[in-house]
Amino acid sequence: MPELPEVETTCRGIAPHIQGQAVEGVTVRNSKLRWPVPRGLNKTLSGQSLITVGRRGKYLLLNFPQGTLIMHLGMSGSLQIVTSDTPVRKHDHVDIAFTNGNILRLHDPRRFGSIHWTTAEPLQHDLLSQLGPEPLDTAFNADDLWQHARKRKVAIKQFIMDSHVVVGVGNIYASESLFRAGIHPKRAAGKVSRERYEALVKAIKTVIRAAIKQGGTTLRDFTGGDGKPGYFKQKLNVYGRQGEPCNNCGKPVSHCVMGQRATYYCTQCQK
DNA sequence: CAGCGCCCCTGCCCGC
DNA sequence: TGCGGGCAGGGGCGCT
Repeated sequence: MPELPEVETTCRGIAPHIQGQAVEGVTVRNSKLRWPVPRGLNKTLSGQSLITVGRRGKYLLLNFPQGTLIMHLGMSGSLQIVTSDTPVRKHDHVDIAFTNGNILRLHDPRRFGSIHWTTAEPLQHDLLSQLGPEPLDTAFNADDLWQHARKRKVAIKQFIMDSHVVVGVGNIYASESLFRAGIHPKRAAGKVSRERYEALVKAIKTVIRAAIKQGGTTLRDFTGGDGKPGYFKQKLNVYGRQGEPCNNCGKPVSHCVMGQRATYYCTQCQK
């Protein structure tokens, strides 16, 4: 499910309900996520007060006095704030109960998500230390991206989806950003001009910013609602629109598979 | 070491 | 209505 905007929305949505609260207990119903849920999480977290909820890429960071709980939602994961009378559904794998009565509940049918506990500096964790810049940060800019891409033969689409290059550009936004920038997804990363990287960086920032803004509209009823992201409704130019007319030129939108991922583009508008 | 496939898993939709 | 196949918004790992 989550691309970065949804993780950001989740981060903002859960924080006010659990920040500053002490953990009462942890229930693990199924520890078999992508990696095993750390053993003894109940003992580790109980009594500790959650300081802040943060995010790095698509990893959520729950900062406690004695360490950090790192969570990834994978493809199908979601977090909800519930209470003790909320019925447990299938695939509700982990509950973190707080003393104010709120429960942070992880739901993940495909179990591609993961949970890690570290007592060290979280950004130095193996999974985080090699991550590229945040897309909305000034550190993500055309000059550095172009420099990074020099001599790289990998297709531009796979390049921008590589979390070592930039975090948070998932499959939908990769297609959408390339369309906006007029760049063909199969073009080699090293064969994209510096000028066109300007357009691409701008497009990525625009698309992600807009999606976060839309995700934000669902924040209000985050606790009561199902946490469904707003960006489903956002106007997608090419993603999932195979055969439909391009919004720019009218030519049917093309589709192919790159790196086992569906890819959508317009052969007229993207070169 | 860049560049590729593979795979973890369930749900859902489509065609027969 | 049942069943098999294909596909899904991620990303680490292992092989060449």
